[in-house]
Amino acid sequence: MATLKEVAAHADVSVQTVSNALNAPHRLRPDTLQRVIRSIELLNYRPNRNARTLRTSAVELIGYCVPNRPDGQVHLVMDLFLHALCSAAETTDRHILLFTAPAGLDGMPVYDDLHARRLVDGFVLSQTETHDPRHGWLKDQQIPFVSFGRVWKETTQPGPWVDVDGAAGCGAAVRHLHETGRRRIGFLSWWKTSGLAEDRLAGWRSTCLELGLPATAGLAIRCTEDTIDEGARAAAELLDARQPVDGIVAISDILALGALRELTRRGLTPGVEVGVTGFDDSPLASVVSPALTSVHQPIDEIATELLGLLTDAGPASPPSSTERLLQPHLVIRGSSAPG
Amino acid sequence: MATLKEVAAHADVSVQTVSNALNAPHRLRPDTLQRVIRSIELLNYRPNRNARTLRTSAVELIGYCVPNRPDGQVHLVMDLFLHALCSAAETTDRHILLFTAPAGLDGMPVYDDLHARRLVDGFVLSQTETHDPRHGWLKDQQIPFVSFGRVWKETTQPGPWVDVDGAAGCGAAVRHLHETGRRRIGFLSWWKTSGLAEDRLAGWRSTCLELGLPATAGLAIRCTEDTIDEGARAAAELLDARQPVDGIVAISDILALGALRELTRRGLTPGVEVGVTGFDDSPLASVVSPALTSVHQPIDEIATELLGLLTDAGPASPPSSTERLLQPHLVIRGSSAPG
DNA sequence: GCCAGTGTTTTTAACGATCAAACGGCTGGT
DNA sequence: ACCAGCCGTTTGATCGTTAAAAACACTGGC
Repeated sequence: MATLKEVAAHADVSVQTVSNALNAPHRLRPDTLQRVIRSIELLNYRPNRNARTLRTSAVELIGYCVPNRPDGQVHLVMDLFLHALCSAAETTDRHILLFTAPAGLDGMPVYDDLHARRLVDGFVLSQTETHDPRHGWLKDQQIPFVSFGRVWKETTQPGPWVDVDGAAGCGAAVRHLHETGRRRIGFLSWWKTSGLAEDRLAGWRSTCLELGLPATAGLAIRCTEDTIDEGARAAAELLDARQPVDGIVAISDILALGALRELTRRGLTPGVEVGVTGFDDSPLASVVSPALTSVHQPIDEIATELLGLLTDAGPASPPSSTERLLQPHLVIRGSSAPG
Repeated sequence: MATLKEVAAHADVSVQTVSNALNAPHRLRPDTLQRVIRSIELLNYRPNRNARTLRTSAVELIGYCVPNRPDGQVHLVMDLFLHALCSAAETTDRHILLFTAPAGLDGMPVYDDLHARRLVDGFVLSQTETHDPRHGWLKDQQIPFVSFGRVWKETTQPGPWVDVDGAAGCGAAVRHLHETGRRRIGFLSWWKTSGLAEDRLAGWRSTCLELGLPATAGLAIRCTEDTIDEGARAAAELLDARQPVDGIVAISDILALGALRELTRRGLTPGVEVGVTGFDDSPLASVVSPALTSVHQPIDEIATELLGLLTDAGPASPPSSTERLLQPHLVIRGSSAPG
């Protein structure tokens, strides 16, 4: 494996000149540059990243904690997200380092260790929860990070974040169902009151009210778990009501799939008698029949923004420039509008 | 951030002594060791991994290419696999570095580059295909790697591998359905003739023959894509045959879900009139109703074996010690046996 | 012919750790 | 009293790179 020294000897220049050829080519005389480049190619030289890191102390590695999937919670788009994150990192010659850690504050020593031992420059957090304690902790330790997801209910969020406007997403779903003639639209929500769930619920409610549609408490069902069965049960509840719904907006694709199953079981055709939408546009959405209309998160943009903020956001940056609320868009398929 | 030098000054010993305290504590006199350890803790010293790497040239990082999900292909267990891989790596203080690369030979320059620039020690390959060209290439370049999945159809496999006995998995599914009284068991396979598909198909066929059950070509349906619709269509074909099946072994959970849907549509109860099994034990299996009986791959063991082989397997290792065929086990749920 | 100014290249000195060899203190055999 | 051998510790060199400063070469003005 060739080193700078060997390239230098081959091109008959000093080591520093070869280094400059790579990092500041304008400093070299054109003919010297050519000669050095030829030697580099001839010897198939590649800079040793560790030596560079030692000197410059820029690791160019970003830590990402692989979520330990809690029972019943399915991350259907995680591989898409990771792919997007990697791609985005590679545009600036950085990479993603995976690690595992206990949830919440218990995991922070792991983050600290990775940073202190210089395995990573900083972190991308996901699975952000209401009152997530990790953000404040990292900020106190002055460890760079950026969060996918807001820390809900804090007055000021510690650190930069990128998030998707869930309210707007559900609003778009309601609007779409309204446009296709639905006049009574139910909402399938989650059991725990997370900021995420409240956000999406609020989007459903406000858009219904805005359009003059009912948005009573009875129209919003809290499912006890994120399963197809639970989605079916909740959908049944909405269909069996004195005034049955003709549209269902679900907070997740899994719950929406349950609603689809319940409709089919009753001999109803999703998209005809009742329109259904999901959230996340997971791979499952296009694999069922009729395919599921779903709110699509701009994953590539999320990844790009996350890594951009991680680079830019210093302690001095104004909060306004360290927050990005991205707009999702509705992918319309057969479950909401036939044809 | 404290360095060895600072710790040494604080403990009033030389730098090397502190290094020894960490890497070869038996060489120190107990009292010196205590003193050094106290200083290390007091200064909250953590060794700089990059400096260590530069000297020892052991990066302790393993590359894993995030699969670029081809359309229609769903990796439902990828997050579980990644978690297992990270955990296994961390037991020996290694980590997983993610990257993206084009499929097949086109991606090899990326592998080469990561290795040449010393970002990783070696690679874990997955998504192994029949005649996968990556293995031979890496072997030629003498880049360490280990493969999850055999290179089918090669006489000798280049490099170490870990795989799951798909034939045995499908055999177990057939045996289980036989034990619960099924006497005509169909198989839902994939369209392309991959080694993986052939392996599982062969397991179904041989076990059927062994048990005196029919295993004609008409009982094995090749689905044109891995979707719920296609699974339903294929299941319908098996159910509409002159001699309908009373058991269905599917090569994937997605296809099995399709079979479940088709049964329900016909007013049949999965697990009662017809038993159904899937493959992968993906999170979806326990989320549908009735829950899906499925072949579970020993993910943690796979990850541990992969990383073990990556460490051990040198060019001198005999092939016998660099191949691991692990046994899956059947997770029995309602879709095959009610109650 | 000297000097300032510009542009190119080399020299020196780290970055933070480990390895190999040398060193000094102590024990025990002769 | 001397030396061999062991143990714990220190010294010096090194991994491959980059930052900063010094050295060198050339140009043009006086």
